[in-house]
Amino acid sequence: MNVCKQLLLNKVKTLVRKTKEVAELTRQGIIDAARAVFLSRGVSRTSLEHIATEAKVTRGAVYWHFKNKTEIFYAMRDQVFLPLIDRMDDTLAIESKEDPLTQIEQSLSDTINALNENIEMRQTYEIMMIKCEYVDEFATVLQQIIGNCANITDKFELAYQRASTQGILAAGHTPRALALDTHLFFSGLLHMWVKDMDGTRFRYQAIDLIKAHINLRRL
Amino acid sequence: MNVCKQLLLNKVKTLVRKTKEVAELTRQGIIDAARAVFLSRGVSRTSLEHIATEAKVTRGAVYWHFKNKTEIFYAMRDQVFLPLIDRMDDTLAIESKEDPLTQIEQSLSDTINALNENIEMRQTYEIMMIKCEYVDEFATVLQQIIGNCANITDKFELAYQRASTQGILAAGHTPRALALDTHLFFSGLLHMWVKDMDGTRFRYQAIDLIKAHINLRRL
DNA sequence: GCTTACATACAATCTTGAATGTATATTATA
DNA sequence: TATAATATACATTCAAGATTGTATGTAAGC
Repeated sequence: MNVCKQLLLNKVKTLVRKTKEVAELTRQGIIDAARAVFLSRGVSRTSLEHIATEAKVTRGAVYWHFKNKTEIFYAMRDQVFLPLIDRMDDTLAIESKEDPLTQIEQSLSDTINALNENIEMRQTYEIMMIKCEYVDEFATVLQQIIGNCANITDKFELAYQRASTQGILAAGHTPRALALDTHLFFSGLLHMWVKDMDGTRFRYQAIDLIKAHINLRRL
Repeated sequence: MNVCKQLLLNKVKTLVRKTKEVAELTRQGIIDAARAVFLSRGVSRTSLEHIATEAKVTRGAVYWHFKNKTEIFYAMRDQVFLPLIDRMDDTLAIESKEDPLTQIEQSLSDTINALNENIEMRQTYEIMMIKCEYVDEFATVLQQIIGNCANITDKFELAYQRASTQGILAAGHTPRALALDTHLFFSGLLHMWVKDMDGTRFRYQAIDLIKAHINLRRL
């Protein structure tokens, strides 16, 4: 009797056709589940069954919302990266009341703070840096990342140019070289920040390292 | 007749018990094959059958020389990294005729040059950076890398201290902060160097970037 | 009545580890 | 020094499990 009721409930529960909003929740749940499983098992070793189980649905639901694992990966990435890129662009915008060097410093610190505050972002970064193999369908992802990096480096360069014009920059270095150096520094910092799981090496002093990096080129 | 002879030759060739040196060649061949397949398929998607085929042996041979894929990975890594670490240590040694800043610059440039000249090293770096997921058995690999990074950063710090003592260092920065900044810069450079497959963004100017980075802290 | 949002079932591959076979190299022994 | 014993260096075979895409079922929303 009890078992019967339970079975019925399950049947009702599972076979109830969802309304659009509920379906959207399911979709987001799948993305969240994917992030969790990617993180613990790595992207390659994660099967759609793993994701489905974690999301408490079946593979049927996953295949309904996404073509395959790659599309889930893309969705997960976009949710984190698209907003972040916008944010960096904003901070580095020409019209700002801060001096250019402070702008650069803030754009870097902002990203670190976002990583500190946003678990999903932190996990997504970790997945993309050390839990994903960039071959075949994922190879293009790398190219996109490289492209974004180039854009940001260009923004840095413009800011350094403005700093140079304003005379607040230490002499003897081209804005381009400084921008590249900053980009490489920050790229390294992000990698180390992510890999420094217990936070004893880089996470606790990331903001200070950024400040020191910028101060190195202040007049 | 021809076919018969060929078959016989193959049989003789394959069933001949190898002498130690030949076996060692087989082992090395498996490592080389693994590197090639890891590079094109990623570590996770590579099966031992893939490696065996590439090495022109059967999985039996692979299992004879290695316990599993992880051990092949370790062997491949050690062949490249152990010598490299030694080399960096040498360049940064206290007893050197170069000034400390030049020592740091050389240790960085040396590594880049090694990457330029050594295909296996380049490929191994690429595999470890973007074709490997650091989960489960591979998670420890990351910790080892972090450990090595910390050691090298310490060496940088000592060199910056010497530079400070010799009065060739720009003022206002602690050796520790400079060492961390250099480490992060170089970490980023290595990543970008590897990802810059066509060489148009970083590879062609890596040495210049290093020089600029060091010059930034020269008095 | 048609579509949505799933769940279930199925067939086809891959992949792995281990078991087994086999012929030669190496070594102990007489 | 010849030969018997054994370890080595593989190749081949097999069973078991994972994973994928697809096909089909199904009940509710619209």
